[in-house]
Amino acid sequence: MQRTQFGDMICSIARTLDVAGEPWTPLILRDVWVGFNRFDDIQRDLGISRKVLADRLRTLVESGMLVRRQYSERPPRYEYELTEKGYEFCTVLMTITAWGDRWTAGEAGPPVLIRHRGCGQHAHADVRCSHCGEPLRADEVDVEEGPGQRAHA
Amino acid sequence: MQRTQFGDMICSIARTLDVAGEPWTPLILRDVWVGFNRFDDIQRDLGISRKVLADRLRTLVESGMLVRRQYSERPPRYEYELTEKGYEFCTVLMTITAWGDRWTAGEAGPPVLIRHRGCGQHAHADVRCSHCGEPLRADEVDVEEGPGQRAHA
DNA sequence: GTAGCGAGTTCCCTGAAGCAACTGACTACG
DNA sequence: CGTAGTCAGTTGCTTCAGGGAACTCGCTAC
Repeated sequence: MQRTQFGDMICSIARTLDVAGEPWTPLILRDVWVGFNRFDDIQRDLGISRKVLADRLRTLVESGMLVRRQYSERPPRYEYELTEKGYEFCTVLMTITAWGDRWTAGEAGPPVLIRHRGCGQHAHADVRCSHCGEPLRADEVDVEEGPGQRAHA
Repeated sequence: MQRTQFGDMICSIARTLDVAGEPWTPLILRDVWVGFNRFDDIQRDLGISRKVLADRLRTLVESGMLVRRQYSERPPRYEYELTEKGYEFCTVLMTITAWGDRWTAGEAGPPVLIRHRGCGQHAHADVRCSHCGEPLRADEVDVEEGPGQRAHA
């Protein structure tokens, strides 16, 4: 994304943007998630420059979001898969999708639907308080200093 | 973020990135959320270039994430506040925070803690299936074509 | 009348993104 | 055998957005 490196900030949002916030990166992860695992597939789907795609895939592998797996020896061919870290990031993508469906989709409705295999129904991401289970609204929380902050003070 | 405009893609993630995915934008929204409402406060907190900050604030107001409110008439002074749309986006920021706390915070622990006023406890964002309430994992969902896709086909 | 603040704007410079063409290892077709 | 095609990138050129610092404008305080 950025000239300024966000990774050094004492902020989990900034540090997350450092590994997944560069331009195109969230869309690349989405593509790998939904089954575009190969270079040319992703390139064609997104219309991204090949140079930038090669760059992003490299840093995503370096930061442990993806693994590069050889699926053919002759000729050597590679594909990309989500790691556990990458899969968990996709829950963020699902909340982004839920927000986008609500605020940007308009009359036409959501471009994609998510079906939860657990219950078999169409669903969207619902963000809740990990303690009481009620919906978590940004205007109903207080932000306090945590241990990771003090360690640096 | 980007040369390429994501807003035209038929994808809620891309459309969300179009309004909130440019470099610095998520951090600016976080700042406004936690109480940095004024230009110089945000600029000092983030160390962002004043030009880019002015730019981002303008587009955030245009896209309805923030409102620019005059809090002094003489001299004219303004501050920024989240709209409903902007507040709801902060739930995305909370899931990003939860992911970053888990995968990037390391030994020191999370830089900030979130206290849910509803139950009074420290909490993090928990993403669940809107239908059955179970945790929503990216590897346990199927992605299907939605109405917004077909409308464009 | 000088200093200072808040909210920006203007300027120049560098570096990242876009685009197109090229490479290299191989397979398939006629 | 020669040509075309696939896949996974790399290279080179150009342009435009971000970084940084200085400047502006309206006003207040000393």
